[in-house]
Amino acid sequence: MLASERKLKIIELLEQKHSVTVSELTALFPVSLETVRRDLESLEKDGLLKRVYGGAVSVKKMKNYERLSSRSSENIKEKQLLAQTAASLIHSGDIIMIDGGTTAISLAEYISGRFKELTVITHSLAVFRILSRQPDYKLILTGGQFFSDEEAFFGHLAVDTLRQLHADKCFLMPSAVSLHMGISDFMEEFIPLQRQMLLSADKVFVLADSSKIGTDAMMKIAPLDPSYTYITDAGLPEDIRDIYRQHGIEFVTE
Amino acid sequence: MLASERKLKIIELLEQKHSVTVSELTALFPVSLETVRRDLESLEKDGLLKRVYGGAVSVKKMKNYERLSSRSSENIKEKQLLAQTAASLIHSGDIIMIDGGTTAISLAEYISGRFKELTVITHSLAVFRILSRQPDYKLILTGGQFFSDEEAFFGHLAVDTLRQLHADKCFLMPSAVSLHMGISDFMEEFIPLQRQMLLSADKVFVLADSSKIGTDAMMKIAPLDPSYTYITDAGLPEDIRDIYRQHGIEFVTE
DNA sequence: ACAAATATCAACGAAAATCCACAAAAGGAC
DNA sequence: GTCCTTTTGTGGATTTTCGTTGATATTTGT
Repeated sequence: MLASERKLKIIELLEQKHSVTVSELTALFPVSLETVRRDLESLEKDGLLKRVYGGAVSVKKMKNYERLSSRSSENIKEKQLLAQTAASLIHSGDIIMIDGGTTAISLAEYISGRFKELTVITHSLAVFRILSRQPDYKLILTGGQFFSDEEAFFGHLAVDTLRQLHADKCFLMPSAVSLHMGISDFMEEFIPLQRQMLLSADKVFVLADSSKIGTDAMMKIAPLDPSYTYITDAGLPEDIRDIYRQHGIEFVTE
Repeated sequence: MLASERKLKIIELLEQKHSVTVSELTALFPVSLETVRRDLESLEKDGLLKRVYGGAVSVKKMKNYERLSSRSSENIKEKQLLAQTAASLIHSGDIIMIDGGTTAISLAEYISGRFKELTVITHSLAVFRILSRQPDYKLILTGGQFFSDEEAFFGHLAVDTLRQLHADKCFLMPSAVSLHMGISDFMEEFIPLQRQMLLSADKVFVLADSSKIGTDAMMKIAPLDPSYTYITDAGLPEDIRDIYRQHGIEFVTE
């Protein structure tokens, strides 16, 4: 049996089962444990799987895991609803900017394929990757220095790129929204970027699920601006909405 | 038994089994191991199969594999040698710029993991992806508009980003190099980028396999500059090297 | 927190496959 | 027949793969 034949088989197996063990593979092929490990090592170098103790898992599975384990694994449902509401404000042919983070990923996934034509500007590699499957979308990645934990670009290079661009709409996904601190975030790396997004777009949409409303993060992005559109989910009580309403801030929920 | 008859049979076999071994084929035909290898070699040159250690696999299977791993297999030998030579000119801690294209992918693959510390600037998403597996490398993607066929970014946004950067070394992979036209390329989208690379780096390395030397492409990038370092493979005849040498251009081969 | 069980890693050597240069054989043209 | 070209086989050096071993690291059960 050829070495490459083995590797091909391993990939096929992973597509079905999402994970394999070394011992399982040694039973399947007439080779030693070390050889299987070397196969997995080479496949990992090609980015076709992720090695774990005792075997390997498919990259897709791993990406999922990382996303879930990182933070706010819960409200996938809410995020999808948020995304749906936000997407209803987009029209085919729009030029839009999308922020980074897990909410942004939900939005990108929801958008993908639902519009015929779209120009999307983003600093999130994850968002970019999702939308790059749509050949008719025009994609602009800001570039800059890469922050691998967040799968996004940052730094003055990214900001400068945004500064040269203009969008019809921008979708901001901050960590927190409150009356005292306004719109804020925990990731200082992205603050300048997010501020520039606000300047480079005609219309601003702020997406924040109800758990983020009334909380503060470390870094202030901008004050609450009544001209922005704030999108949240049904979890936000009516009395709280009223308080914001008195300050001219209206939350949209669908 | 005719040679072409053998080859036909090999292709038929591959359509059924997706992979064959050399020993299997020598048992099937009354010829030596070397002859079978030569058959496989010629079939590979025609793009009808992919040779692997111990035998060969069908292109279809292999294409699938490569699609997932984003690694090109054309002229892998030559390109790897080029990459090796180029990599010997890099030191840990360097700031380098890498062009796009398949030669760039080979270089990225070769570099990956061979240096402890590195800052890499590129407009190629493929190069970026390969090197992003190294957590200690600092990566800067130019960003800009995405050209999905080439998996690379282009446009004035990308050029502007490069303009703001500086590298110790840049590695240019043009389509053609000649005395009349200098360094040229077929992809007009990337010409401004490549020109900016030349300006933003202290030291310029031009990588071109010997088949590109003496040919012209559509778009001129820059004239041949004796201060650049030109890297090619052993396929470049000595008398041609002499002609270039008379113009102050020295080719490096390892 | 410890120890046993299990998995990984690194290094070496053997076996197998490949490559290379050259010789032998086979076929074609004259 | 000779001469020439192309194809094939051979032997030896080189490279690649793979299993073994012993040391190290990780997980698991108590």
